[in-house]
Amino acid sequence: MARSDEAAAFFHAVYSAVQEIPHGKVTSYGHIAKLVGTPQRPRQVGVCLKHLPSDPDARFNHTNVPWQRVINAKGIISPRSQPSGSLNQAAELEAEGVTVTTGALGELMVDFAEFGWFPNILPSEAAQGAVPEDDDDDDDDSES
DNA sequence: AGCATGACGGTTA
DNA sequence: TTAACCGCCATGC
Repeated sequence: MARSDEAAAFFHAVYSAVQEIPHGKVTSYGHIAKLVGTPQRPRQVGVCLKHLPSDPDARFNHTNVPWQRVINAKGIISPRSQPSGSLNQAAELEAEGVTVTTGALGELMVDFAEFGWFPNILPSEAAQGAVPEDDDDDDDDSES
């Protein structure tokens, strides 16, 4: 099995997982990594989004994949090479009703307690590991 | 061919 | 408590 295929599968899994993020909610790279079954590679998740195709004809692209709903575990929009990108991401999130606050150093923060989306691992993953204990989840989407 | 980088996260000092 | 280090691996040079 070629690694290329595995890499492609990884990209596919990541994009699919990101699409599961509800409108107006955000999650972290690490959580996506867990969802796809590779909790040790949150970095690669970022790579996937970085290379997310803009081609509207592609199966996954900026239009059908809510890449903006993915931030780092600190609840901050990961600053990348192009500052405009992070600012754009913040704008996109606010457009969905997500409140983004700016720190003293200009870091764009999102309150996980308010907009965080951290569901349990996908059934397919749970079936393999059969986790005996379930971590507490507080997905309280009690807003209309 | 190989080396440096990076949209991260957890662990160690 | 905060700061630094390591792992992970696709992409870019």
